Amino acid sequence: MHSDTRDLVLRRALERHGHRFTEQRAAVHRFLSDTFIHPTADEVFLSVRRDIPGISLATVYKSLETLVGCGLATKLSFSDGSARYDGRTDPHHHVRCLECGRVMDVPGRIPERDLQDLERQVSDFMVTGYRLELSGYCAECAPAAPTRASG
Amino acid sequence: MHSDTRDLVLRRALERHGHRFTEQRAAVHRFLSDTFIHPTADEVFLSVRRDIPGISLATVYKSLETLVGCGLATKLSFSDGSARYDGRTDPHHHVRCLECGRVMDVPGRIPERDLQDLERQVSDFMVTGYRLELSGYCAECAPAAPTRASG
DNA sequence: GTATCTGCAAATTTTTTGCCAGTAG
DNA sequence: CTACTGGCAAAAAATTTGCAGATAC
Repeated sequence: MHSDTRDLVLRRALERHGHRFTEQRAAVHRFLSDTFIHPTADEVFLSVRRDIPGISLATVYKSLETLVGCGLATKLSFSDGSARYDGRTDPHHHVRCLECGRVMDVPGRIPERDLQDLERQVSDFMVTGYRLELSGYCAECAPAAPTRASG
Repeated sequence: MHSDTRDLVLRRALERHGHRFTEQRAAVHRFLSDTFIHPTADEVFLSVRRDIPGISLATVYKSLETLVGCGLATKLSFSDGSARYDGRTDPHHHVRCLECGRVMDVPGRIPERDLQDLERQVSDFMVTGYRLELSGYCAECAPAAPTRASG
């Protein structure tokens, strides 16, 4: 996707939510939709700072929050306690390496029917979303990993 | 389960991991296995303090960490960023209320077969565990909830 | 022109750590 | 006895906030 097109998408989403289009938000948005590393706020800051040297960490936090509010990003809290951001907002799963912390997308999804089965089990609860996180060891860390771990 | 029995379980787990049995760890362990509220570290502290008035928050953090290390508790990081502890260590799912933050267990589980399907999709990854979190609105908050939310 | 936004620094919140006395084994 | 612990307070890490000048529209 061309950068101008994405900026237009961002502009529209921002306007729809009563926010203004700014260079900082655009840079954060562009970085998030370019990367697959599911960065922490600090990682976003360090990268975006290459485009906008004067940007502050606080602004990155605010921009990320704005993007999440506009539905252009997702905030993910992983089992290791790390908060990370994802430029994808479609329902998809993640897998996290217990050794190096890397997070990747899982191509497939669990069948809708299984979710409906679960929803039925919590009938007194109105289920509106879900999140599935696999954990284990990535190709690079697997050799050093214990034969069998749980978590 | 009688409290003495649980203390014995704790004692054995601690010894197996080279740790000592202490009043503080026992109180944290007892509270965790008694409750269903999936408390934060601070909530554990506030409750355990009723049994051991002199206990400190730092000790609660240390005890929780020890219990997790011994496999007697699980640390859960939820999508709202809150870190919570669960006395259950068997694989099970959670549902969290977007309004009040309450977390409950889900009785059922997704079929093992579906997980295996997912594992196959990340063939370069050794999957050792997973975590599924439903979100929505609990019975008390549902009336005030938006007609349809996403997250 | 004006309400919103940024950058900065300070404030909060959450979690971790160092140290010494206390205690389990 | 002696190493492991707990309590305290301080530190560190993560995130949020107040404010004044800058900027989108």
